[in-house]
Amino acid sequence: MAPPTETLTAERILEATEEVLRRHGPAKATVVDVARALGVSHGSVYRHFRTKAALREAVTKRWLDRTSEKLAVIVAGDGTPEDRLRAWLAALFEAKRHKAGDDPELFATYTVLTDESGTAVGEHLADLTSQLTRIIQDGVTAGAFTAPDPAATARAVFQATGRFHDPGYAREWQQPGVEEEFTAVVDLLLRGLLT
Amino acid sequence: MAPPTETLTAERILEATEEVLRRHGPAKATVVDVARALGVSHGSVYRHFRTKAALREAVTKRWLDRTSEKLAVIVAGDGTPEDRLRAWLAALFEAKRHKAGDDPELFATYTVLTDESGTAVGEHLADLTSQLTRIIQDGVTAGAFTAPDPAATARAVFQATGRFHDPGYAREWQQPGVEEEFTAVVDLLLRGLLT
DNA sequence: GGACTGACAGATATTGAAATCTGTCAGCTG
DNA sequence: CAGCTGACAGATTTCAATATCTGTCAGTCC
Repeated sequence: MAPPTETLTAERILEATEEVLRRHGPAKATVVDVARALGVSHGSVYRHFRTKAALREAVTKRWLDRTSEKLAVIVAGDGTPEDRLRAWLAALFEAKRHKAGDDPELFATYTVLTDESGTAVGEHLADLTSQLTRIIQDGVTAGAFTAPDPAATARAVFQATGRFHDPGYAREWQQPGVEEEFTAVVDLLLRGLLT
Repeated sequence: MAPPTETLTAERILEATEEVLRRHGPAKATVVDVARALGVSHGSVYRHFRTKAALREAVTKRWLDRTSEKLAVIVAGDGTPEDRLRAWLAALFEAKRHKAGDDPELFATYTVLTDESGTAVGEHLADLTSQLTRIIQDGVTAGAFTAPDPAATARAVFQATGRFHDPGYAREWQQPGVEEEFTAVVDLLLRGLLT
């Protein structure tokens, strides 16, 4: 299928794995399938990834990092802390909701992957709350927010909005009225945050 | 096993079903098992419940209603709205956490039941948010809370605290630091609610 | 000699036949 | 005759055999 003459890199294997996962789903995607898609033997794949689990986790990490990077742009933006906080939460919700609604099967695939991923998800969540902490810290410094412990507050905000980013709730993101519910929660949290 | 001479009532069937579920788990609990525990034929069970699903849902409803009733006592209590809101949320969290930690298998069983239950869970959630609405409405009337739409605010509070009552998060309720996280979220929400 | 292959052992998944379960109902029983 | 039984058909689950996959490694090929 793919040009078998290029050198085999971790990157090419990850791309092929994404494609195989997209086609076959998480239950039926095998290392043999990935190798076949690349025109190599499956032994070669094991030269770059110690186990199938490690390969899947690397794919997961790439996928999660793409979201982190988009959100980092908002953190570094130049609006007021309130604006950036609202924009950040809305962007996170919108990104997830779009993925879940646009291609439910692929989203389900990645939900399975994140569930089995040991550390990748934990690191991703730590990364996101650290971004949130930055925004809240900025707000405190500017005198717009009250938060004795910005990191703890960031965790609280992240957890309180869980219903709008946790994949477990994906089914409800398509129902009418979610927008309003999201706004209600964010408004309530911001009222608690603003001085 | 059970006295086969008493008259067969829906209530006795529900008790036997709970016991069978506790013993065998949700996957292996059959209507035949329930009938055997009662010393009757399985046809008799179908005289009181149209289907196995209806029987399971009735058991689920009973279980959920027990929680609702405990919380209703707090709603009707005589503390300040803030105290009652804090107590209500803490009681909900504590009840769930206790059940999940005390007998994880039974909790897993009921998690499966609630997942398959069509309307019982929806009604339970509606009941809980209606209790919350009552407390918040009281707070608004007393001038302690600001909430243009108490019902919408109740939903927001309920959803924002989902991590501390949604069974999907049960695993994390046992980890150290959850208490603090719960307090952080509730404090933030109350700051947003108080005038 | 560094990258790759392919045969292999043990682990995991698939399959289809046999067993069990659900829901019905004609008939028994007290 | 109201409540219960147990045999039954179709649906679902179990189980064991069969097939496939994972991870290794001695050997091949530039």
